[in-house]
Amino acid sequence: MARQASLSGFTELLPAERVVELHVLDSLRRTFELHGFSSLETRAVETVGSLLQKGEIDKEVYAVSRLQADEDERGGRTDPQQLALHFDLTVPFARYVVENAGYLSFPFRRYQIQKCWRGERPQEGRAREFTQADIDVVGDGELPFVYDVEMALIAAEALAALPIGDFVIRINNRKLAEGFYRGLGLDDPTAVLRAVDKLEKIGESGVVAELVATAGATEEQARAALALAAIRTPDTGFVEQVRALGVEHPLLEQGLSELAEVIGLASRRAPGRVVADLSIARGLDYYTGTVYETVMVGHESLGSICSGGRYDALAVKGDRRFPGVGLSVGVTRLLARVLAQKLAVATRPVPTAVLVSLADEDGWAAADDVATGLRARGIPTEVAATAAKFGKQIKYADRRGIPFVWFTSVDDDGTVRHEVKDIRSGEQVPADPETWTPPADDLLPRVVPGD
RNA sequence: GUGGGUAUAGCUCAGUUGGCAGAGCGUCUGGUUGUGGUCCAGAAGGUCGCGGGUUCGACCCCCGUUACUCACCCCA
Repeated sequence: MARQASLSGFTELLPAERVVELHVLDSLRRTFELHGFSSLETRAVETVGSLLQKGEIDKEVYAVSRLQADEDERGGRTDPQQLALHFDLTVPFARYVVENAGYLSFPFRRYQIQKCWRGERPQEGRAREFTQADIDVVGDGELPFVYDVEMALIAAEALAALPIGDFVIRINNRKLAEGFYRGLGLDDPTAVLRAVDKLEKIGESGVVAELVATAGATEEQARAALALAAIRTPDTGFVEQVRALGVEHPLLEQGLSELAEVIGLASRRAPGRVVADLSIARGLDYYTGTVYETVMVGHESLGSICSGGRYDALAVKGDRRFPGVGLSVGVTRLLARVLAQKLAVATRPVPTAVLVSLADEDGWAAADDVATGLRARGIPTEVAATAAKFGKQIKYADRRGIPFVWFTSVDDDGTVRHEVKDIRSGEQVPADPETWTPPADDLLPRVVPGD
């Protein structure tokens, strides 16, 4: 039998790892629902036409077609009706909002946790099939700016509940950056941002060279752009620092005041978690204001684990506009690091808390009665399949991390005696199947800090 | 898409100019006639990624191919 090779970028976890993943997903869901977000799921496929805005062919998108589809049904890569797997959740959500606008109440708050697919070369933290956990608030025509603040706070709260250690949400504002560049006389903010974004990788001189080459900047303009990107403050101190650079533009002023509001309010609620970082260039495509990016402290090379921002017109229906602000948590990415470095581990890979042992082959029904009594009180229990030697039954439990083994025996006078053994300590005590309960810590698998 | 590395037991890996396919860990059995973990003894487990070539003979050398992996690009 030929071994089925693993597929690069399509990760499959072991049971103990899945416990950690479920913990992350449950935790995110809890936080999102605490903040009043409705759950939503959209289909896995969209048409290429709705996925790719400008009709350009994106090689990262996986196309979907029936194996037996004939040539013309299969369409071409240029056919906008061709089906494809979504590569994020924002675009499908925008389509959903437009389609269901009549049934939704705005501002509409939703969270969405689903798989996404991109055909990129995989690396740690970058898979071809991955899970994103998105939250967005979408308005009809208008969306109050305070949601930009709320997003940062929800992100801080959601991430703080995950076993990922310390993190920092870096926030910038695209109006600020674009206004600054225009005030400098640079007319291609996108190219400038793209170059500045590489600062950590290629260094200052590299960025200057790229700005001169691709953004039509003079060396002086490039230096000024770098000076802006160097600004990083945990409070609203960045405003003075930007003003000190002496550039003026209406868009810059608007960006400064927006970012100051986000940072001011967010740093009060979540001190140390947010920072104004004017080098953040995330979201070039559709973000128009606030942009967020989040790194795990000590794991900066992993990249952002939670990104998003404000968009003014992602969804448009006739002359109705649906502006929004949202965030994506990269569940697969952060989980990759958590699992690889054992930042958190499961206490056991199976739900089972108790294995009811079997003394003889006729005893299964009676053992199952014990198990049923335990399960009725919420205690995950399984029954041994054979009356193997007790040593083997204990070993079975030990290998799976099942903490307790239940023994039932019948005395000469017919008295039935129940005992439960904690196989970690070896302690074995009399127990009543109707009332015995394991310690709270042992009831279900838990996720605890690793080494 | 571009460039490097790797591919041998379930896992981690050795394998001598080219001469019988190996170790540790894990698994199973027994020592141990009904309570595991230690210890001892034994066993099972292989298309040496795949295809071709050179050779008396290939895990080893050559060509091709596929997969995995790291980096670049880009992004969650």
